[in-house]
Amino acid sequence: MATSRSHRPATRSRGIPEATVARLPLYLRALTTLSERSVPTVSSEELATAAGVNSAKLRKDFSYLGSYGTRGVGYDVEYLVYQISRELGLTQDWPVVIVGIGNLGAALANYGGFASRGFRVAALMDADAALAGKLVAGLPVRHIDELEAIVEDNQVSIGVIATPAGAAQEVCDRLVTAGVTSILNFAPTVLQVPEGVDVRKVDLSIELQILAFHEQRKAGEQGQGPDGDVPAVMPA
Amino acid sequence: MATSRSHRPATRSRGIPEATVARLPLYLRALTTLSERSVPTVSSEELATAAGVNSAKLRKDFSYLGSYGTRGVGYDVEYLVYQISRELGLTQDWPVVIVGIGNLGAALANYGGFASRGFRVAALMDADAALAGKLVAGLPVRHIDELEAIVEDNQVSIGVIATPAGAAQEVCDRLVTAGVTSILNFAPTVLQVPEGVDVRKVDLSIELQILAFHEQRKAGEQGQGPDGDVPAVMPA
DNA sequence: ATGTCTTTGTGAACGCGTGCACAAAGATAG
DNA sequence: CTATCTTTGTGCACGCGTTCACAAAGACAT
Repeated sequence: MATSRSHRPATRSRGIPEATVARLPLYLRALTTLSERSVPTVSSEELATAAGVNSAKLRKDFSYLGSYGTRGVGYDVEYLVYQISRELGLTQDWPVVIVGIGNLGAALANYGGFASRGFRVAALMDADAALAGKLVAGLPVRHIDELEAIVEDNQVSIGVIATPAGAAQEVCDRLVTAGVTSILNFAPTVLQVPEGVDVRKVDLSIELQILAFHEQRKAGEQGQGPDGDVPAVMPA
Repeated sequence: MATSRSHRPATRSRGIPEATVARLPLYLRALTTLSERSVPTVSSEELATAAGVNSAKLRKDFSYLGSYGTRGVGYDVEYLVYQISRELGLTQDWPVVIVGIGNLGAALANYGGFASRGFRVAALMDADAALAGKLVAGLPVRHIDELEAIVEDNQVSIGVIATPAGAAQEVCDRLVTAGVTSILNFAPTVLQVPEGVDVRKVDLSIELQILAFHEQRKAGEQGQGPDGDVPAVMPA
């Protein structure tokens, strides 16, 4: 699909559905893999399978970005990688700070997926003074007191909180005050933030509990009376 | 959220909506906190605030469980803790195996939220023989070859994959074959599983990319020079 | 008992996301 | 140029989830 000039300048009415945005990274990953294998084009069917969604959904998702496919052929891999990257804002540099360098924080710092997508770890921070200066993933741990200066100096707009639950809200407040407007929270707490600040949370415990629910349901369904429900006792 | 069940009723007529199930752990956490403070009852308004949702949604969620509130008063904290725990299946013991004891696996093993909710780490496993026997979070790392035996001996039905992406599918296959029917996947890959197996994925990279999208949008909305900062045309 | 006040539980309306199914668009062959 | 074949892009219908708004239920005071 040689770049023809029939592409419109994206007349999208200012808004890609949230559900679509959440899937774009998935498509991007699948496309990157194809790109590395030098696959030139891919059909919606193939790409959908690789991304674990159905093809109609994928086509509709792409339709929000514009008409980037060629009927009878499919999508140009390289071109789509570029379009999605741009749409997600990955063509620019995003400095990130990670606060709380325990097991989890260290894991995040070492995670390769960071750098590969325009995310740059600007600093690792911890409240424990004993950690200061120690190298983690090649970066020195800085003391939390430097937070404000680091955020400002590096123009950090994304913060990752990997502290214990008790410290999360305070760290969050300081990040927001310093200028951070997007937060990825790994601490098991609900964070209060002012209007305009985005928070996404990753909560291991919640995921496990959801699995447990379905697991219980599966166990209860087989060989169970028409009543269906599992136990049902009442405490005092 | 990532419940990967494609074609199916998804929610039972007798069942609880998936969206509600995903919020129950949130309520449970807030209720547990109240319980520790010996608060006897709580209104939907208060609890909703603590859990970060709106009160109408909370009441509707609880209505799927039954009528556990008292009009004019609110909900009995202890009773609700019990009901939600039971509904989620947390009143029973869930043995869990963690595969891949790198930075992330170790972080998960050390995570306290595990044990506190009926989840018991039955074993830590890694493909690296050099790790075998090493203590992590008080448990010895076992070699991956023991996977099948461990799953069977401990009646494990939930597996956590914290391996590199390349190893995830193979580990997943082995877990499923051995009898695991719920998987929590931290590896950045789409896992293929047979019907009846639930997979939930936690993907740091995806969360960051979603934040970047919104961050970009925020940056583009304000100021916005005559040149229209954000989007763009294609690279001719 | 009666009235007032608080808070739940839910019917109904609405909006978003999903999946079907097909027409339109382009490639390709004759 | 015409016919055929492939695959996109999308109109439409449907179902899930959210929110509103209020009647019903109970607590509490008099």
